Amino acid sequence: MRSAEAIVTAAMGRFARDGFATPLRAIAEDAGVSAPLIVHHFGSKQGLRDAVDDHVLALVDEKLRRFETGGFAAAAALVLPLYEQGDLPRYLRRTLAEGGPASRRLLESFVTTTEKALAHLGLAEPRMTAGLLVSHSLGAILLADPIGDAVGVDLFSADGIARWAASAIGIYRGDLAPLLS
Amino acid sequence: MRSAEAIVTAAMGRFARDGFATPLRAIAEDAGVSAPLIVHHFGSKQGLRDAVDDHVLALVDEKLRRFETGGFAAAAALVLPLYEQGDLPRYLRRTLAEGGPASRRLLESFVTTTEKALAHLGLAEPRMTAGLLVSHSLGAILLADPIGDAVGVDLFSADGIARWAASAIGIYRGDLAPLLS
DNA sequence: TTGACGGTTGAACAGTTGTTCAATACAACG
DNA sequence: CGTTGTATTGAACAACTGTTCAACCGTCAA
Repeated sequence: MRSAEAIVTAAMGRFARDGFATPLRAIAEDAGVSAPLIVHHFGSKQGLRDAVDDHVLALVDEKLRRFETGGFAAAAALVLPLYEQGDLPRYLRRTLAEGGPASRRLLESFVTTTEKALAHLGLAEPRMTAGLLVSHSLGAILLADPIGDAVGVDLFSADGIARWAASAIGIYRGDLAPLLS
Repeated sequence: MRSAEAIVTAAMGRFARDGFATPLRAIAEDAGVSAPLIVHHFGSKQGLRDAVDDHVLALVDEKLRRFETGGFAAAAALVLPLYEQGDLPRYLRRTLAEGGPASRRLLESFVTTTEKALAHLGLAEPRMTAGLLVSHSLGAILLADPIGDAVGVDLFSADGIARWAASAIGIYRGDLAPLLS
């Protein structure tokens, strides 16, 4: 049964890096097994992908659970640890781009957790605001690389994170308010 | 030469809906031509994709040019017209998820345009702030469907857009500031 | 009319893909 | 020991893929 875990891990990495069109044989090689064994364990390639989705959702939920309480740091801290796992943000990016059911399960977790962190603010529409805030955080995950290029900063470096955070704080404090007619 | 345009249009739709792994034959059928003709015109499937990327970038640039000046409405108005084209936002979503060179060209346009709209605010880091704002806007494009599901609102309906905008204005005015330690 | 040429096609090819199948290794259990 | 079952594999298959090739069609110049 150990090989099943190795397969899921290898599949997550390959899907994240090369997309879901990655051949089963490549995943099998990474996991040190044969392609038919994957079908034997997961029924089909789609079955494997479902298993990887479950695994990723569990990973995210575990990380989210640490930030159910707490202040605004939740929104930032919610994003940063995701970067530490090399393959996780890339897999999320691909999942969200497809927009399938896994994408919906994922967002449900994020929005609900964020809504709890916003509960004591007395907002008019806490869930809508939570959705907006999640789209901000995940948008940063999805676009960190090309935006870093455009801005000319490595957003993964300490300096990049600090400046990114400073600008974010400015925005959430109202720096852009003069633009609102 | 008319068929080349039909091919690009069909390819954009297919790529947007089914991903870049869509077979050439499917695109050919949509365009009402044969698969070899696509290779004849664009050299290869990759050549076709490059042509579609160019086409999409031109579309986006044209839309962006209308909002180079103007206030905060730029950020909102920047997003909304993209929705009207059925395939465009989906194509952007797939492009951004891949993170290739097309993704970089795209973000460069967005960030530069947004930076101009922010110029007169006297921000400490206008380009970084512009990057952040772009990630907010595009994050909304990328995640509108699953977030709408999570929030329980159709973000494409008039009601959904109005409530989304109201929450966004609240955030940019500082509703979340109490959370900043 | 003849010739040339770009647009277009059906047929075919070689490579890749997910999946099936029969067979092997191997552990657990009686 | 034998046997039962699970994990695992190489070989093979049918379907699909991007691409090539020779041929056809139309137009337009000479």
